[in-house]
Amino acid sequence: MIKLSRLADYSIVLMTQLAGRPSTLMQAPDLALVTGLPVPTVAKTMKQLVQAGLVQSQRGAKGGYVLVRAATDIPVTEIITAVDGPIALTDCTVDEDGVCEIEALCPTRTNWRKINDAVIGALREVTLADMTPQMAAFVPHRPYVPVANAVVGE
Amino acid sequence: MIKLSRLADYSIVLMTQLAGRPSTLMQAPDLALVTGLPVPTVAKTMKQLVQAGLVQSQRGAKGGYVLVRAATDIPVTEIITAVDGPIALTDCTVDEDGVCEIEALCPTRTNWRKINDAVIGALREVTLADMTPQMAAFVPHRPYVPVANAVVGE
DNA sequence: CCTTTTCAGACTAAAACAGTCCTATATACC
DNA sequence: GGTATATAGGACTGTTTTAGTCTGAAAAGG
Repeated sequence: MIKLSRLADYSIVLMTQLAGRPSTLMQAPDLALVTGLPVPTVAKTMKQLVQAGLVQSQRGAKGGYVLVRAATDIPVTEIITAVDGPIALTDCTVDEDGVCEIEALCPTRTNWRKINDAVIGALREVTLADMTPQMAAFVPHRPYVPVANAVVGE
Repeated sequence: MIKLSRLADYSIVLMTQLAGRPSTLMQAPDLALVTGLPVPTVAKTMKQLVQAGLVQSQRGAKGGYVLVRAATDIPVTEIITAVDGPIALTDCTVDEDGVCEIEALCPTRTNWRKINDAVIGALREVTLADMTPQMAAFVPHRPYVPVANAVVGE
């Protein structure tokens, strides 16, 4: 099953929360509370997002995290890449030669790259803003809502 | 790094070989020789392709594998799905409810599905025939060609 | 100067995956 | 019909990747 890592999934959720409160510092424990994720995991993920330049951090007391850019300017590819590394469906696509032992008999390398680009293109169309539709201001959920869960279906 | 499994990669290569010799039985050892893959791995992969109905097998002496359909009628998604299971970038997309613990606070489930469909769409455009461009009849490569490797770069 | 919060890295445990092997079943040929 | 050949099906093992946690260091506010 081709899928992205759970951390990448988390990062989108975290970014979504930040996008819901633009220009407001949110601390790791806050984000953990809001998303229902464990604090260390949040810290780890935020670290990577900061390093990628998507999020700005402020240390010390009253510190926290803020989005650097507007949600409309952040394609989801960038978030995924920040956490999971470059999107490469096969090893062929990541660097030119030498890695793949069967590259001499693999006439499909360039075609893979085409497929890869198609996938990236599809993902680049979607921005973080597209992922946060009616995300009202600051809905402090708890991890699980045992009573009065309005989730239908099931 | 979002990527598909190595087995899925192999399966494309193997299917490519079968596509190069339509309506000709190829045995697992032959495929192993041609692709440079170990025989047991080939057998395992072919097994899955047969189960998925992409390849027809004949048992016993003079047995082997043949493509069921023409290469132009086989989208790569189908091959990948046969080996890796359904393409699902997040767990959200694989089944409706219950799996994701934070689904109550995840307003992005439907958006993920959109992204997922975009990726699948991009992959479905490409058929096996597109992956086998000028694949001449039966070039019995060996795994590594130590001398006279015309591979430039490096 | 002390508290709060992020930063950086190492570390552990768990899960997914690749790869191998063994036994059963089917077919061709003698 | 018997034997050789090939796939079918499954279990099993070793490796790699990944998730998650923890500890100590650095920075900012009061």
